[in-house]
Amino acid sequence: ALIDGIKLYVQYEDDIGFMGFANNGRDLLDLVARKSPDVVICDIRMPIMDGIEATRLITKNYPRTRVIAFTMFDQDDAVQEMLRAGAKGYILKNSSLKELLNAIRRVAAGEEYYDATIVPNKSAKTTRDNILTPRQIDILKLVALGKSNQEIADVLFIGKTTVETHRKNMIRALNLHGAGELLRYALEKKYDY
Amino acid sequence: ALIDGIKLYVQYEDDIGFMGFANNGRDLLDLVARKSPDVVICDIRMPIMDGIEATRLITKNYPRTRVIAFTMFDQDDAVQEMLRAGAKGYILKNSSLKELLNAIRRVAAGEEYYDATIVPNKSAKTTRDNILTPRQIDILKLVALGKSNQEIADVLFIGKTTVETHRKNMIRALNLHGAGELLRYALEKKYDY
DNA sequence: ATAAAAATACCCATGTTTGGGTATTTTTTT
DNA sequence: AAAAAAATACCCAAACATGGGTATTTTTAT
Repeated sequence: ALIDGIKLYVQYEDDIGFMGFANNGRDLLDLVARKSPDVVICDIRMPIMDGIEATRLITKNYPRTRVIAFTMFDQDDAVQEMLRAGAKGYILKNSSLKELLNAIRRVAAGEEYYDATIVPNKSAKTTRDNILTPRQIDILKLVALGKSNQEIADVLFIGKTTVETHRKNMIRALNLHGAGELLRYALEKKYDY
Repeated sequence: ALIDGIKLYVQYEDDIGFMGFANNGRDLLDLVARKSPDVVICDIRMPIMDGIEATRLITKNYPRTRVIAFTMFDQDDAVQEMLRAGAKGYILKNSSLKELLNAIRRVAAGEEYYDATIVPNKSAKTTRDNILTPRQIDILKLVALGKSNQEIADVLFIGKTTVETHRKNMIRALNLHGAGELLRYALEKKYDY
């Protein structure tokens, strides 16, 4: 779905060729081995082998291939891991396709590219890190299990309305929209155990 | 959270020792390398390296260590992959702790153990496979992105009520409870892209 | 000790999801 | 061509979540 949009868009650019896509880290490594692309756009969250591990292996074994990290949310620690794993750029899924092209060209040219909406300065980054309180994280862990506010309240022996407040505050703090996005965020943030 | 319950429960059994736990596949492999446990209870869904890959590596490199697959949902294809990867048993997260002890003892003794609620015969298994229709899977993919019924309706150019119907039918067909569990199921089923 | 931050819990109106239906049209299979 | 399955869409009431508040208590930091 998302990849189709990227493929369509990228195909009209004659300096960029679409070489294929993979649904998981293992297939991605196979693809990189076969096609030796200049640039790989790599989702952080993938089945079989996640984007961080895949990026590590790609930059180690195929140094000519550069990796751009691609994710749903602006999650600082995962970004840091991707950069440590060797990613040369970072864009969000709600970045525009123009921005994507920009990122591909810059990174292909040996530069680095980071989504303008994030990492503008260090202070903003550190704020982003401890954006959730310990208690909110407790609740997020249960959100990650697919539990409702009432169920979470029962587990933690607090009122249902308290859980609602925490959930609301988290949604606001993270700039999300709806329960679904919060759950996805929780899972992407690895609160899922 | 879940692991604490298991640890507590298992500690009272004097033929079973708790040797530690890992939050991701990489740490799990380290742990297995250091402790050489008889049995590993391995979640299918894990960050860094998923349970299938971890199981493959464990059974390959540490043949004395036996793996029991552990997951939230009865998802036939993932189970098959775990068994192909070398798992010797399979239990659900809503299996009782008694059943867990049973599984550990059986598998430690060299037997195999499969949750009684599943895999009773092949016919039931194959039914479970194509339990969702193609259209339902279309919708589940969007559910996996955290989208609401209205948003899904907009993307697919169908009515909101139609999406609601599909969602309801899926929840019923899969024996789930609530939007959260459906989203978790979608992600665990790897509809997340 | 005092101020700030976090956790607790509720009010309200609005909107969404659930779970129980029914019903029509389209597609696929026999 | 007829039967079965899938997709479409709606009704209804109950439950749940959102987003806007406010307010009290508890914990942490200064």
